Amino acid sequence: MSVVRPEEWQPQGVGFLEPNALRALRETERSVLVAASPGAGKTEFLAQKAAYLLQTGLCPAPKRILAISFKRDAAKNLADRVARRCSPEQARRFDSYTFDGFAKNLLDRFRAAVPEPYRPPADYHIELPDINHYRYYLNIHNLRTINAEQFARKLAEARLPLNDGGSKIIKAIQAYWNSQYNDHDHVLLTFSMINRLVELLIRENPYIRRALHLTYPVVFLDEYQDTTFAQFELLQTMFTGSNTIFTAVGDDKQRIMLWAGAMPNAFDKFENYFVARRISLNMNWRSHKDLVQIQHFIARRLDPDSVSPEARADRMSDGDIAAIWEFATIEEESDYLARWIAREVREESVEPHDIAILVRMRANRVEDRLAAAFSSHDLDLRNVARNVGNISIQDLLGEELTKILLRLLRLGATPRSPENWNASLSDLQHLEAVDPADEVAQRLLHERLQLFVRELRQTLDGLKPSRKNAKQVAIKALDFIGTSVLQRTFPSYHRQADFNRVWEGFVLLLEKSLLNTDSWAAALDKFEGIGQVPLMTIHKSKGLEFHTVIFYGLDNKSWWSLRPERPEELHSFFVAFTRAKQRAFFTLCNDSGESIPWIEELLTSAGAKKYKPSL
DNA sequence: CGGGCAGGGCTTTTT
DNA sequence: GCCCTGCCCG
Repeated sequence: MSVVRPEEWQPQGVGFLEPNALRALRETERSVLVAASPGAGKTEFLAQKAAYLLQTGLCPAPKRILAISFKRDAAKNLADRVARRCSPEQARRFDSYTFDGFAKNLLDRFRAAVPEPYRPPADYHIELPDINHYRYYLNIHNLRTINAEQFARKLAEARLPLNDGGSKIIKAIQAYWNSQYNDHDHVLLTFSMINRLVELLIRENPYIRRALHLTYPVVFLDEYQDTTFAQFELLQTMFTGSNTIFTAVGDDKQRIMLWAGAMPNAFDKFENYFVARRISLNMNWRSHKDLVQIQHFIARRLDPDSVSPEARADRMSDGDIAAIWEFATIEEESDYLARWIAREVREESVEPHDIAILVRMRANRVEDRLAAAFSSHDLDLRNVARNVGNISIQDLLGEELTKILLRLLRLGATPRSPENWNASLSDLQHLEAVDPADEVAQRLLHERLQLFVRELRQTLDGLKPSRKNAKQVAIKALDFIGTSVLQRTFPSYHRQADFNRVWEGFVLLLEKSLLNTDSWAAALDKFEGIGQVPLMTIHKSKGLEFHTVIFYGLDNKSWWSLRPERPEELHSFFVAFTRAKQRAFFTLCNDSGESIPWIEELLTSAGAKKYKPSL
């Protein structure tokens, strides 16, 4: 394997990294805290730094890089980018996990070393935390005086082992742990409990700690501003006393998970604890100059010291780029939005899926309000939080099962698709664990796929693209791959219930996509949201970008929590605004509530106009 | 049975 | 800060 000298290394696959990004990338002696505004390319920076460390031998084999993200799609996205920039041997030494995924992995590997009485059985079950669960528990155990949220918070933060003489709440938490372990055949753990178990495990085991130190001289932390206390403590327990160098990226101005336990002072804590160098990225690759100027005006309200980013994207049109649209009634508002978007799609050739409707909350309600007006203008609205069966559309699209089956169906529905062909072939290689060097086995896979695709094309040609034929087609694709093969390959499908949840969602969304559709190819586009206007909450939009953002409902009811003394709410306003590449509009409707004078003042003094629009 | 009232949810990731 | 649910009581 050829190794590049650090001073000769060049960014991979992108023309240019800003000077500060290069500085943060080449800083390998000290931990770095990279503060980056929206659109600065945080994920790309981490991918480049990984490539730098792996390709120059600064992180030499067999040592590895550990990257920790919050969301599964973020972890996957980062891993994909590294894989595109490095050789397979190098990319294999990049471990991209979610926080919870990494903790669970450690628990499963070293479960036997967890001190008693906290050692869970191998077949423990994972339970997703739900406040009602704790409320119910406290209720039936006559602990009604304990607040369920406080209980959940303490359960997630209290260090194990719990001391006997603790407060009432600590006693209740100890009792909760005991009750989970009572029936050893059915132990339920939440991810926050797994975090505490792993923290105990690592703290009590110098050998595991040492193994971590030797394996991971480099650790990346993505979206660092939303790190919780328990997660930070786990990192401390794992790496205190090591020479591991941390690179954290994040943006204080985008911290929107405070209410879910994010540390308010995460940046200072990192800087102090890891004696880190703080470097900020100053370019914005997403939005054009005029929009960045408005964003910066809002950013200064969040942090008076924030530096104006340098816009690197081009402005595409001369029209308004930021405005508040006023309406008298909901009907007027819905009708205008539908007509305006239809016109943009028709005359300005903006793709429907590049115009997002963002809301503060209750996306389902907004969907119901807008659906009629949109369909009368031939527009499809896609509420990504809408469930198909027991899974949301957004989650379903990120599932391996979905990606694998969708690619096969695409091959059947379109005449030629080399991209899907290659992807399907590599799916098969992965699923069947075929050695890439084994040419005979490769040939066989190739032939199997060819045969199946030919057969599928015949089936689809002879089958009406209608709702009632959806399941038959989906089953055909699933049978080709094999349920048991999928379940064997992906741990998240081991349990039948988990597999069924995804599979049933897949069939339901395919059925839905076949309503009023004239071809199988069009249905698959619909399935993926191509040609549909996405609708989502601000939280779901984090990390995404769109040509045009329409924020629906800048009224005091949707934003009941937006008050000058609650800065994190202004953060979510900032997140919404900065999703836009070209334009950001806000709707305000008399039927929905009243205007918020100070936020309007902020927008208008930043340069946004306010008017009653008409077409 | 319905009015009055108190209290909680609203925004959420994770195998 | 509103809206909904659930509970109490007339």
